[in-house]
Amino acid sequence: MQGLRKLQLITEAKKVCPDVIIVLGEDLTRFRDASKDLYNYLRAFSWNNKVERLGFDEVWMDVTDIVDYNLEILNSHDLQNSFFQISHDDPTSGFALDASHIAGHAYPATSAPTDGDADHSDFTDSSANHLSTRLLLGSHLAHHLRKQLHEHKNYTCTVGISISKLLSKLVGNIHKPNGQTTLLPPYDATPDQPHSNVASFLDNHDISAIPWIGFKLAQKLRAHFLGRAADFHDGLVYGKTKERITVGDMRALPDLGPEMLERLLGGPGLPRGIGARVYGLLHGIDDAEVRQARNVPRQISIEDSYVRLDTLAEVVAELTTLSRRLLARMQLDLTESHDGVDVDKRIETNEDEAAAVGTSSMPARWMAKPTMLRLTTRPRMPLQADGTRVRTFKRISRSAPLPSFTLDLPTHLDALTTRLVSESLLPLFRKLHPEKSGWNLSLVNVAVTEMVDCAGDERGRAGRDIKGMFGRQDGVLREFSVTEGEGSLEFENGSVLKDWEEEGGRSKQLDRDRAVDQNAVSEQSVELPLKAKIPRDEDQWHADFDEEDEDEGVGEDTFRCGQCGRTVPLFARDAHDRFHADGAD
DNA sequence: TAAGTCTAA
DNA sequence: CGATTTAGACTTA
Repeated sequence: MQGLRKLQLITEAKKVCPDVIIVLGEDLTRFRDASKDLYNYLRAFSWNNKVERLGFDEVWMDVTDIVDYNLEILNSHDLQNSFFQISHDDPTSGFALDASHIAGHAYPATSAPTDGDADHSDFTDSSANHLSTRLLLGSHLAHHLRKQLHEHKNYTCTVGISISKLLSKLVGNIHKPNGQTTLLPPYDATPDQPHSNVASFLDNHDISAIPWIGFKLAQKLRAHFLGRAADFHDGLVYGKTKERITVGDMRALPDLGPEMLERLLGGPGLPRGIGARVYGLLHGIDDAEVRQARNVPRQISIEDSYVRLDTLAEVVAELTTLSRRLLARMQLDLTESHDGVDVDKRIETNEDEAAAVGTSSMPARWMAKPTMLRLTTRPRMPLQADGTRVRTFKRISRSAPLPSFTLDLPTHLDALTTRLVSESLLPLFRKLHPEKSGWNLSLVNVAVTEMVDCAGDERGRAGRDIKGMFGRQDGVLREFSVTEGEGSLEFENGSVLKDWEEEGGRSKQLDRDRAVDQNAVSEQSVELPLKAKIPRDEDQWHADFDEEDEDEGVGEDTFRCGQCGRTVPLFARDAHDRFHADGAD
């Protein structure tokens, strides 16, 4: 690694690495496919379908229901030989666990997490809502999922386990790229323990490390703390402050409160109640629900940026390219064949995209139809009198109903594209830029929005069995990362995209980056790392995998239940008996 | 409904 | 001189 960073200027990149190969444009298809595959794999483990994706490489899972169920069947008299039931209606499917110990790492760090000797006896207490035990169960579930992900998909990942999206995400940052961390209680301050683990964990974070406190909010908070405008790096590097203000700094302010923050942060375009929201975040409180998994996105957009785009011919050409890609994405992401298989699954099995899109023998139907079309541009400001240019990143947009011919699947994509450009996009463009010429665009985006679910689709598609729908596609990439909660299970990144993420102004270097052609890394060629297949080092992985690698699931020794006739592994016998005792089928 | 703001990876 | 690509939640008018 020679200091190449995400979003680096090409001139800078060439300075630090003269041999860098710049590839213009990018193709995120393989990232998108891998992301969807892993997401669907994880989704199949969920009972309540609360599985929320953030970007390509992070997932939250709310596993409260699974954990609560397993808390009930837990035998507190024989914690070492416990059984975790992973499937809601099959008491025999699951894994053995030692519930006298947490799985993986903890925050604050306890004695050696991997040697099995760490004493977590406090986890067996019978305090209020069994928080410790629930977190412990969450840690074992996370460990199981990570192991499954590795065995079946050949991905490693990082997980954080806590009670909210906020805390699971933050604590999941700790043991990258292949570890898990549970945020230990106490979560609340007590007279006995005035500093909860949540407070001590949060207080060292820079405020912009807190999810949902982005650049704008952070600058306002800093300005309030400093009593003056917060300085930041001018020019190209967007979103970098020069001031470090921590959560602890803010919390120490005597006047800090939800109302004060509402006045400080609120304003046009900002959500109401933002003051209370940020106040909560700074105190480790986050009530946001993990959202239910969706099978179609709410919007699809395609954009490209340009050095200069100022003739109508160029604009027409670019609109054509962009809208063709958009229509293809619509067909890919919003349709399924009549046998209920998504188009991308058909592509996988047909190996022929052209055959799968539009002309497949099994005709596709829409799961959801977009109803609006939006055209966005980013004009560059005209030259000032003094020859300088006002820098602006502002986008402007116009929208119109999406004509329904775009949803006609038998029609050839090129025909749809031509018609969409001439009948919808060019009119929108003229509305956006009434001048005959003189505009000069640095970006064009075409989007479809306002999806309407198609009848026959919403009938419980959320609950549809997606297990088994996903066959191959293993071993394409390496990484993902898992995060979990008591609570909320979060799967967090650690993926290739993230490897080059910049942190605190320097680039993070992970061991496996060495396997990648160092000259081939630039922000314009994010797909390159994918091509460098990282050899999987099983031993190292297990060493990293912070604990015993006993066989899980159904072992050799089983017994047949007299009551239900099911075959159950011996270690699960106690749990199974309790299953019946609890009045299950 | 339309256009814009902010946040995220 | 340069300037990412998408997606989602939410606001005001």
